[in-house]
Amino acid sequence: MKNAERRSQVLAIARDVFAEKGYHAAKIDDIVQRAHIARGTFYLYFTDKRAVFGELLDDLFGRLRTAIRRIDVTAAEPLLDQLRANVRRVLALLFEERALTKILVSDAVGLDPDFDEKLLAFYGQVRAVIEGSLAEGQRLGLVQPCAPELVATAVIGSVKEIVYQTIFGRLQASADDVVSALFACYGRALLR
Amino acid sequence: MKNAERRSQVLAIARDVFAEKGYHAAKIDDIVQRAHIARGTFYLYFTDKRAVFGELLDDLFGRLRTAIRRIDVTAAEPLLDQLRANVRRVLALLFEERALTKILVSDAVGLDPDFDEKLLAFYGQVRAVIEGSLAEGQRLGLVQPCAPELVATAVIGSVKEIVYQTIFGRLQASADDVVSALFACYGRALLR
Amino acid sequence: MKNAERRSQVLAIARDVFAEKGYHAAKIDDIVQRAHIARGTFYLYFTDKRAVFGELLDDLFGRLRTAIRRIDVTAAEPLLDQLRANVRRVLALLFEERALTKILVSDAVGLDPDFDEKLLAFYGQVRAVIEGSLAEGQRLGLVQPCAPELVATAVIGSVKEIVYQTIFGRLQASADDVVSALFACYGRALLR
Amino acid sequence: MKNAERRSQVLAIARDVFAEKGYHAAKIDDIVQRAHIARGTFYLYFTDKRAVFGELLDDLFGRLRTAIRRIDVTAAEPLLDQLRANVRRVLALLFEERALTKILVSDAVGLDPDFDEKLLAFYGQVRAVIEGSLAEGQRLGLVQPCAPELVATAVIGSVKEIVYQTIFGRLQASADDVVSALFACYGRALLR
DNA sequence: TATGAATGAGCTTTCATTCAT
DNA sequence: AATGAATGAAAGCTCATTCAT
Repeated sequence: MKNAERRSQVLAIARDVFAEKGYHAAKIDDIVQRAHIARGTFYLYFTDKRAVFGELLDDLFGRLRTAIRRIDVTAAEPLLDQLRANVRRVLALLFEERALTKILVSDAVGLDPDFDEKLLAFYGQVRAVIEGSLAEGQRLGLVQPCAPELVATAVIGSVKEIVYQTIFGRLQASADDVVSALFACYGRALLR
Repeated sequence: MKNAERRSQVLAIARDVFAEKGYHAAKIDDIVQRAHIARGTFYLYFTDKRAVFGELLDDLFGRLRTAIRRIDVTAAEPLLDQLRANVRRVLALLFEERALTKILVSDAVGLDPDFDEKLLAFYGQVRAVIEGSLAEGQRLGLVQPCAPELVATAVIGSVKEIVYQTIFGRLQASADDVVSALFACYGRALLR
Repeated sequence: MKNAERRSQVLAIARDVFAEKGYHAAKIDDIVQRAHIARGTFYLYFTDKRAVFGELLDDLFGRLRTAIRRIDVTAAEPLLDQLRANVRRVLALLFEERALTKILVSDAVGLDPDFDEKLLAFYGQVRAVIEGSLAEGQRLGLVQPCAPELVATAVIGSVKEIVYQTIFGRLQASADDVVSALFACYGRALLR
Repeated sequence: MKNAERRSQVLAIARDVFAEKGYHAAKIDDIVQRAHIARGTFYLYFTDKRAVFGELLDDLFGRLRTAIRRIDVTAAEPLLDQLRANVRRVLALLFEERALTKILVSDAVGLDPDFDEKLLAFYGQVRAVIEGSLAEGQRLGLVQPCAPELVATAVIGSVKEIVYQTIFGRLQASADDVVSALFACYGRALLR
């Protein structure tokens, strides 16, 4: 097995272990045992435990960033469809990557100041995108007057909570259900 | 210092230490040093670290439960005002109890299965109240058709995220701002 | 309740607690709780935990010393009857004082060098008495030639082991059974 | 140093430390310092302190079981010689393994219910062997009528006490002295 | 590149004892 | 005489990380 392959194998196993046990309860031993490698080998691929976790998080952040596209008012595609597609892509990714999502909404929270910062930075970026879209919409007269930073935060929180409750089995909802519900709330309220 | 006094002193200090450092980084030593008591004294009042944390959480949960009142359709007070008062009480409590709120939205998440369960149970109760209100409203023709469990979850998520961002200084908003924004979204969208 | 009364009440409770849990597992708390006194009160009557244990042991040693009487060859009572009476008194005492006996044969062993010394000193005294009787008997031509120190030790060990096994429920035997068995062995073997 | 080697090195050192200080006074630190290993290394080879002790005890039990052989009435070797050989093997083992013997007769007693059980189980097995031999001897008319369970217990106690007193320096006796003395008592008394 | 034995700082918890009231 | 809150030394154990092979 070549280097990169082994690396991503360990990464995938670490992801599952973190998701199952949580960051602190997950031991390096759990990971290396499941990966059938020696303890020392782990440190050939990663500098330390935090680094693996950070990498997993960054990976998800990257893919989420790709999924979230700024609304293009000049594009042919109707704005609402663009929005819907955005939410669908995000939810599809999160529902598909259960382990990573669990890590994101549960383990990474309050882990330590650096990770808190990482999370806040990511959510800040997402918020900026949503705020930008809202501001653009208001400029074009498509969106009702509102406090964009609060609405954007509320939207993020809604998605997070729905995903969180779904991940922990307290909510059964398909991506489409969620899209519909979110549009029932925010669409109706915000669009003119 | 008498028993109950010392107990709540330690509790308050533990709360601050947890809020500042996070559950795992907070050491019993940090707590006792700041309280100017011996390490053993801590264990006189609490069985262990988890127990203090659990108590702090339960305390906040209790106060939040008190703050959240089921909408009474038979009351003289207009329903919207009842809603607004609910949200205001919750936000006032959370904004006032910064340390506890930090613990709630950050440290308690993903701490361990028991605390996860505790959180989920609490949010489940709150969701039940909101769902109940929505269902009641729909029965009375006051609320648009919608998926109550998703909308209720979205509302909780919105509040959580706004509080979270505020606590971490990424958002500046008064309780009133938040109430307005939430009503702008959910009020407009849900009420007929 | 007057001083001495309270003292012996605590002593009796300590004895039971030691017997039930063993020296190390027995906590001062167990004793004071059962005695319905405060922790500090315990230290008004005893200097420390070891002291209570030592006192219990000394008490039993004292009573055993009283029970064991040197064989008096000048007395009217037949020597064999004197012997039998000795063993019976010892066994009666031990079987009656189960808790103290448990402490003696189990908890006190290997507790620490001081207690080891205490035990060895006591057994040494008993051995001296038995050795003395054997030597006397040999002088009078009543006892077969034998190694008195080994035989005396063997006798002590026999009694200890029978008592030990009885205390722990592995042996059911009355004092009389034991007396008979011991005489079957040692009597037959040693007496001319 | 390879795995098994290191393990038995630590085991031997633990044995000596237990024998010198007694189980409770023996600290993990004492063991690792003497072994020139880090504290964590100890836990690489043993789950905890109790486990090492248990292993030492089991080791001695195993060797004692090997030393004690059931009397074979059909064998060419005279029964008395078989008996003598048994006692000699046991004593030789115990006198040779001073540290382990000290642990057996002193530290393991009253350590905790599990170890008490272990001891009682072992002595129970030994007693069963002796009782069996006595019963067999009675059937063949070689042994006087007696209470086998009491006599067997007495024999065990005799050996234990002699060994105990020897280990603690209160008795000077070679294995042969002991064999002679025991046969002087039990042989003369029991054999026809 | 891979191993896994070794490390040791660092943590929580216990409990006999003290002492101000 | 009695209390019980406070003490703090002391110990067992964990586990991320290192490094000689």
